[in-house]
Amino acid sequence: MTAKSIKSITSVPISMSKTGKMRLTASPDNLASMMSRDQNKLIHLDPVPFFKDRHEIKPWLQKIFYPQGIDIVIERSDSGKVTFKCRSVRSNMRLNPEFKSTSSRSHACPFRIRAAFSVRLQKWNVVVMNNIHAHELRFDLITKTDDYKKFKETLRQKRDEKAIKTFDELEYKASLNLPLVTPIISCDCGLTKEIEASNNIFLPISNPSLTSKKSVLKANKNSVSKAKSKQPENSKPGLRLKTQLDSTLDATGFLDDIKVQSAFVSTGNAESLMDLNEIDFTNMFNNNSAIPNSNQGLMDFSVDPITGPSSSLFPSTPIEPFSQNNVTLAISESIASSSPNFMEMKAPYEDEIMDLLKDNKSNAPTSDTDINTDLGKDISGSLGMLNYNYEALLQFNDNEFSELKSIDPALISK
Amino acid sequence: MTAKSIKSITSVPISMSKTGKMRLTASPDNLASMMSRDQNKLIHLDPVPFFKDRHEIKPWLQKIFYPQGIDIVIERSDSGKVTFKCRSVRSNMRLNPEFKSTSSRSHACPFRIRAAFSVRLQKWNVVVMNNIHAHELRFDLITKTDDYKKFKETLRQKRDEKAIKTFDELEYKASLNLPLVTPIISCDCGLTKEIEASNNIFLPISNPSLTSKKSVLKANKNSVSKAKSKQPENSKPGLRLKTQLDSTLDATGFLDDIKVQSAFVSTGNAESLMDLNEIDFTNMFNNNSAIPNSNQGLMDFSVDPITGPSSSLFPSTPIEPFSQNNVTLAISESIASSSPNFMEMKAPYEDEIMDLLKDNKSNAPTSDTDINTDLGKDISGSLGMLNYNYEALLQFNDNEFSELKSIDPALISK
DNA sequence: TAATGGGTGCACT
DNA sequence: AAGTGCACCCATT
Ligand SMILES: [Zn+2]
Ligand SMILES: [Zn+2]
Repeated sequence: MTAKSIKSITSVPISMSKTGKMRLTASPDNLASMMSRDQNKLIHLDPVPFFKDRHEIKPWLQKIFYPQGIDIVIERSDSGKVTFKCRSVRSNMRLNPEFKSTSSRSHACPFRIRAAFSVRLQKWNVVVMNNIHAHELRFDLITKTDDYKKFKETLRQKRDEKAIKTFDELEYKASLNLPLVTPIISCDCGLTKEIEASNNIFLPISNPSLTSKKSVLKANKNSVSKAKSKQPENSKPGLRLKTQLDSTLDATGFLDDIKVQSAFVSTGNAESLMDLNEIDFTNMFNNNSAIPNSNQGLMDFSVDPITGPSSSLFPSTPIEPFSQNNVTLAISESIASSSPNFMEMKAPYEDEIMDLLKDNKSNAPTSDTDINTDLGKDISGSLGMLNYNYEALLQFNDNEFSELKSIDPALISK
Repeated sequence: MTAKSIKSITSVPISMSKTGKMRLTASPDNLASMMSRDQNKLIHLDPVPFFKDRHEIKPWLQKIFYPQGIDIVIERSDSGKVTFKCRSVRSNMRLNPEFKSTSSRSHACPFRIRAAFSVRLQKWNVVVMNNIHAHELRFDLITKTDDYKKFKETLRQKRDEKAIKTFDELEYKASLNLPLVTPIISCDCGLTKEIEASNNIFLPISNPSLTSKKSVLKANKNSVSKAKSKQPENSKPGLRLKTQLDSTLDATGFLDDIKVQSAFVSTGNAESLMDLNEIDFTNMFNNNSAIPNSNQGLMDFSVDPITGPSSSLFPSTPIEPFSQNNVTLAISESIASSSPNFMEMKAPYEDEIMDLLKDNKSNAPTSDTDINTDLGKDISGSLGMLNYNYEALLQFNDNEFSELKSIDPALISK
């Protein structure tokens, strides 16, 4: 069983190496194929609490993704599956006659979160797909939405004091126009201990204390999230993917540098404090000195603008409202070779990225939240699945966490 | 008041003549503009019963449009407006890789029905827009849907015996593979008496007896619905609009002849009789000899394949599943000139027609079911609104009709 | 709720 | 012809 799971993982670099060379000679056709493959990296959210029904999933995810400036909505749901995506921005861009072609139901952002209930495991699997965005991530704008206010109200009803304090702090920063640095999800994926422990159900290495006082959202600005590069000499040159759309867009929208997406507060008027009147800010910054790097090196929540061979600062006030984002994707290599790549991806504008993803869907591996379901297919080998230890961004309620630990280990190991 | 309404109507030919010449010299740009203008003819359904709430509208419309092979669903609704469209066909065409570009939420068929509540008139106005279809009209397939079965069950619960009998008859024909000729809505629009009577609220000229025994769905196959052509010598040559898409489609999908859309039964197996077990077919065809031409000449429900200068029969078994449809549109001219045109339109394939309509949305008149709300804008002048007396296709329940007549005439004439 | 992908009705905003 | 959030579906394997 363990060997089989390792085999499925080790098939990743094989497929990568088989097709990597061909795709590096990017024709317009396999260019799209490359983007599709490389953006389909799946990131498992691992400690998932027990949900009595699917409607408990969205608030739980909001606790994780709101601080990153990601406002999720349900794209599709049924009793056994919920797919989330970014809320469609109601921008005045749509009123621009030049953008009439991007008509209704434009699939602007490819970011997806898929939650699927596994009957066999009796748990919900949550996977982040297409971890890239075609828009800015603005927590300050999120705080003005009704959904966020309802979310906050729900936190108060649940007496989730830690989450309330965390979000109050974020709102406070936003209201003061302080730069809110919320790193994109990215992870170092050794895929070692976890896989053997749980057979593709990636258990966390770290067991954060339930009474931890550290502020989970304070990130060290002076270090970067890096994947372990055990064999850097084997690294291929960084892939720079551009589409034909580039020429039609403002060239300033593209940068050649690795950049971690940040959210900047734009409005600092009194309205931003509207819902904070009843909040006690007395001890707002008393407990935020600890840096959450105690997760045993699995992941660093930090930002470093200087990462790639050529670097520059992203303009803080981009002219293009939907300026392109560069994100760093850590590609999971096999356990055997252990040579992760750093992919420098460029997000094409708006629908283009969706079209590219869709055009190559037949070639791209299908996402699978339970990758060992069909052992003969070896599907997981081409998934490039990443294990994202998100716990530094989220503090569970105590009851949620105890429910999580109550899952029968026999079910997990089966 | 009467003068003002007439003025708004007479502005139609003015705009037609002003732009008609330019558009006849069709460049690819104004070609789309022409299609948009000419397909935006609005058809008022006039005697509209009183609806306690919006959910009563759809069953009422289904009684009208099911027999025509049109399966409507709600596209959008709120308390004051309901927009209907054709049900999206769940065709395997979408699985064809060549049609992947027509992705999700493709607005295949432009046909729309808009119901909007007029606060001033305290009634629901119902308007048919884009009276053209990008698909076949198949009553036999409709009878197999759950929605139709629910519709029939609702009729039984309402004891609407006339409608039950009518639909039983249609189902019976379909089950026997009999050709089911259901004419597309089209109408002769004199726009004379009605307008003066009700100021853009087109009252019916005919007052069909509530106890009429004639079968409303029996159409004379040997005569055609013709718009009065008082000045045929002024007629422009028939416009034949084609898009660039033509070359990529099967040429057999296009015909050069005016054709009234018909629905043909394809399956005549026992399953088609599934819901007819408890139906008494004893007098099925006893009352269908009368031709419903007693509506004082306002409209003929009849089909004539020979209408245009060059005519041929539409193939009963088209090879292309979504073969193009030619429909005859009677364009409303002014009262003064009274020179209606016959437009021979070609329906482009699938989304193409939608794109053409959309591209010219800014030039096209906006739909407004209460066209006199803003008298200064003279919107109705460019609507080319048609008055469709649909009563030959529908028998009201007695209570519905009495409710209709209970509307305060003062409100109507205001 | 086999797992997993997607279509689309339709009412909320 | 509001755009879209959400859920009831269906399809394939
Ligand atoms: Zn996004
Ligand atoms: Zn249609």
